[in-house]
Amino acid sequence: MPIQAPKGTRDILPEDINQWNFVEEEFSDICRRFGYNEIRIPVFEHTELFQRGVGDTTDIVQKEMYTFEDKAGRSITLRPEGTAGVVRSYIEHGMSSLPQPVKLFYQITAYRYENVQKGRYREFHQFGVELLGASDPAADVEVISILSLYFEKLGIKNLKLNLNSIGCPECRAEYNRLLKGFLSDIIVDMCDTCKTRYDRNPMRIIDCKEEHCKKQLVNAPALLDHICDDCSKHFDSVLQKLEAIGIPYAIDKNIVRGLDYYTRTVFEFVSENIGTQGTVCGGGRYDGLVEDCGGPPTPGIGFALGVERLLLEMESQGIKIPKQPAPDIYIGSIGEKAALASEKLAWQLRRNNIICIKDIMGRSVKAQMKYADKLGARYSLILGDTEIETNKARLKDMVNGETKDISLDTLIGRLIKNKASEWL
RNA sequence: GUGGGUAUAGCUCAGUUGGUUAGAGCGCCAGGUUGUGGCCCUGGAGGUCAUGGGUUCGAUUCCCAUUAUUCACCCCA
Repeated sequence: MPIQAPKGTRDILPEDINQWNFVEEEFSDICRRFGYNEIRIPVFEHTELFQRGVGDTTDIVQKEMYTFEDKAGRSITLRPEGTAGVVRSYIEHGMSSLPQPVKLFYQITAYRYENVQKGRYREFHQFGVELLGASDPAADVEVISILSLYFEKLGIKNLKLNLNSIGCPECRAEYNRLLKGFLSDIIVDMCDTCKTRYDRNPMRIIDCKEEHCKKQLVNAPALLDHICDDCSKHFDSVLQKLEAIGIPYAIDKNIVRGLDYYTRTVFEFVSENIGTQGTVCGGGRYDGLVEDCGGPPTPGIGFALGVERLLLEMESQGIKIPKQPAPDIYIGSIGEKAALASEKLAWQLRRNNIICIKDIMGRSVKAQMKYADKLGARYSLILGDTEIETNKARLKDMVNGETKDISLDTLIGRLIKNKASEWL
């Protein structure tokens, strides 16, 4: 059997590339409008970065990383997400001494060893933003509003914004004590994962999907009801500012996020029509992450958007994406002399930004015309002995079939000076 | 890691109640008078019917395994 692309990876073919170019360019555009600059980070990092940054107790680190030893025995991991790498770069390049805040965006692939399903692949694409050095609620709102504007520009409707606050380490410690108190009697009756979480990260028990566990948790205290005053004020301010600019949201007390670094505000944009993996975008604040990774205490907030899911959503909403431009002109030729002339002509046109396709197969005129038609060329022109002798060629409009004889001396000037729609 | 569906040409799919040359449409290539596309007509290329075993006189068809794919669980983008 011929070699296939590895499980969970996909080719993005020329026929689809315009969709990708379109959403990429639009994203860069919006980010720059908010003052964010692009950063590019390595595909692989030291495994330790993700263990520390993403968190040892997370599913990502425990079972989903592509980890291998390089030839010098270093443990290397393909990035399962972008934030850890960006934060590493921020620290490594001393960005804390840049004017604050530091605003970054990126467009990356990420890798997770998971079983594939709709909207989930082993190699997938993320657009992300990281805003470092700003702790004010206005920062949270800025990051969310980037997404809001982006979706608006793409014409995506009805993505639901869900918000929660999971507090700071202090109020979370307080809450974990409270939760463990609540759970102490019933934990014996819950699933194995929950039992492990009871000691390592009790908060995530709230997120358990086991029916049996869920029933026991109905009356469990919600974190949002027990965050400290500062966190509470922060969250209220975020909500107030969102309302001020008219971004609708819903509070979802169950959003916990699967990554350990989140603090305070967490959010996601969810779709209901792209399968069960409906989270198009997830993000939140991570005020302790930079310090945990060995940098100065620095607040941060960001998000990652799943591009495959974004495209699924756009498709399900029937959003049209501009096609890549068709060739302006096809230049055919018959015979050696004409082939030489067509070489020169095509070269001149291409140097002047005209999309020009020429014959390089030496085929019959009929075959060349068919080809020009399939390419969707706006005009065609065939060179042969007659054209060389008379110094004239017939320019043909491929849309309506009209033709006009044009002197070869004036042809190039005519095509360069005028818009393609005015060539005839 | 777990469970279900699927696997026939580049694509979308027929088909064989197990019988020897496996089909269509689209696409691709070439022709339909000498140098002009789109419609139409003709011809051609392209498949060890996912792979490996088993049952059988005989398997693409039945059985098993493997792999891939797809959907779902867990979890996440």
